[in-house]
Amino acid sequence: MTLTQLSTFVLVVRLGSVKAAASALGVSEPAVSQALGALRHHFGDQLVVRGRDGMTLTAGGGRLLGVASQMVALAGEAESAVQSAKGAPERLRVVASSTIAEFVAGPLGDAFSSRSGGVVEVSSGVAATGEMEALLSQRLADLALGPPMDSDPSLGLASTPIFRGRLVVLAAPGGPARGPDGLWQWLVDPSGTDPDSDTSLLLRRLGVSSSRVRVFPNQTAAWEAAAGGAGFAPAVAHLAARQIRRGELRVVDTPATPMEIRWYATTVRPERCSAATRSMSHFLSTPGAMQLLRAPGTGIPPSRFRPPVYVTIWS
Amino acid sequence: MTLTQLSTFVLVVRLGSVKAAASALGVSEPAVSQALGALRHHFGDQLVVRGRDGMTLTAGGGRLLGVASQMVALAGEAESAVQSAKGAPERLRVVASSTIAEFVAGPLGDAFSSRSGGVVEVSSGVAATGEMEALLSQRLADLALGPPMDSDPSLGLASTPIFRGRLVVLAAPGGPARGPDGLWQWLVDPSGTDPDSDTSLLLRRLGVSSSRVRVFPNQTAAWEAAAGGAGFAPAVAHLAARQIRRGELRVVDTPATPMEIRWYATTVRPERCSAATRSMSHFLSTPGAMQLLRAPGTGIPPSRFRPPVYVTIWS
DNA sequence: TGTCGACATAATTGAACCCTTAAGCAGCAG
DNA sequence: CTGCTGCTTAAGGGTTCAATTATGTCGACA
Repeated sequence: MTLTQLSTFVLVVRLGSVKAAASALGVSEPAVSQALGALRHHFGDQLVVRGRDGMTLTAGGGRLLGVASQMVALAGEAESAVQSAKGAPERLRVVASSTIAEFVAGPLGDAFSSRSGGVVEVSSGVAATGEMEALLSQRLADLALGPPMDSDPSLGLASTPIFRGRLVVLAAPGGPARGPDGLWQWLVDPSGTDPDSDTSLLLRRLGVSSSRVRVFPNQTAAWEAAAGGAGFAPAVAHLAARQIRRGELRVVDTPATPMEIRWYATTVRPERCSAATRSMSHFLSTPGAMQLLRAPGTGIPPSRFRPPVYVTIWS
Repeated sequence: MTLTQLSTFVLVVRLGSVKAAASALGVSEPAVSQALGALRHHFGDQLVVRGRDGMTLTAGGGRLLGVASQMVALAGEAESAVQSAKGAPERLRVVASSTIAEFVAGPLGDAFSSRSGGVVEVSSGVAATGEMEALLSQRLADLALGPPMDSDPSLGLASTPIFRGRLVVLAAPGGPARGPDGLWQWLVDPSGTDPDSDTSLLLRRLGVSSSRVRVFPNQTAAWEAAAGGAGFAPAVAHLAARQIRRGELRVVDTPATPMEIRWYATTVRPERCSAATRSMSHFLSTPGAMQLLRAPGTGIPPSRFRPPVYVTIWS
């Protein structure tokens, strides 16, 4: 399997014919056909077959196409990435659990970025706890915010605590209504589906069965629903302070709350990560960062804003 | 530049030494060193240099590392992707603007998935309008939800209308407060930073300068802030029906609203996309889908929930 | 200053890659 | 049936890759 083979495969699919791909590449037809043949042999799949109008993909070919076109695109990017490294701001990639990403990763990144004078650019994304270790060790991310990570010492990760807070349960002041099946509903953000998250831990301690859990795309939406009386919503206390102060939500006592939680910043070992990563990791333990963690803004000026997610890898 | 070269480069960085990488690969030291040399020559950059303890990355090497480790990971995935295509459910990748992704992409995907009897699996992600065409034509996504796309006929994309609605402006019932600089604040979701989105169009028509716009990570959070009196928030009318009915927000009259908007489903030309994609595209124009678009649930059962984003490409 | 560990650089060989021309096959219009 | 189009296979050659052994070079350290 070669990059050129993959790229001719992609081109054949894109153009719908071997002939067109050959002429586009400025080579003979057999050259293209042979590259295809090599891939077919390698994968043990026809990948593309002659169809009514042009070449059409097999199921396996469809899967390969997604992967292959990404690899080709990345190959092209590699050149420019290295070239543009001269003089370009360094990029720091932060992954966080959905709750942290929603409320604090952005402001923290912006604060660090502006404090560095613009030589560092921070972007953040969402990942499940179990994926963070892999992302860090594969250098797909520079810094992870969430639970501590030390399951596998050979990965060489180092976690430092950056925050202590309290997880509470919220509900509408009038009390929540029962769900359609007569049971209470629990309203959580996506971290509720992450078995290693604090939210999941809380739900387990309370003995909540998963059939009574509704997952919202973000924490704010879950609170919104809770304020409307749809059920109980777990929350990090200070993040919902405004909603509580305004009387939209109130704290409900449960046997498991308030539950103490801790957030950590994790990187690969300091000696093996970039200076910027070390610097941000250090910044996160300073009072300035602590202040942002405790009272983050609820909005981010658009000039600094970068959507947390750009292109997803589905394959 | 070869995949094996890239993978040895990644290994050298990961292990911190040429020697260790050589022994891990079961080859001689020069073999590794030579692969490194080829990359160095190709990119015109040292990539890794001998440092105090182990090999350390140059700026360019850092950039390459991110790209390279993805390519290596994808190469590994390619094999299993093709193999697992036999008998595995087909995957449909939907990209949508942030507003649509937040409220309707999930329910639509789930509805189609269950209607197909589980042979199709739908996952959704967020993208800017300008990126959707490229994502579709590069087959990084199968279906895009948002504005129509026909800028470049050679890409072979086809859009069909699926929804008509009204964009309105919301504010707290008591009227919003002025911002710290004495001006009104406009509270938007990330699509406010997408120059081709309906939200941006509305802001332009109203002559709102970007300094008065605050971008929130999602639409619900923006409405939350608006309900607290932080400013004006654009919204697709029916999506905010609940908040309006509960009296948390009210519709504000402006010269540009209500503004008629249209959402489209875009795919590559029917004859060149998979049957599942065609089928979903057709489903989106049925009354059942229309009903979901008009009154989507606010939460998704966790069994069906898949986080919209998995791993981001930063490079 | 000499030595040692570790990386870089020859010089070489076998294999793989990539292209070419020539020929073989399927499907389809007339 | 014939001819045409378009994909595939076969055979051959130039180029690059990947691995080896041997040798050079750089930095740390006593």
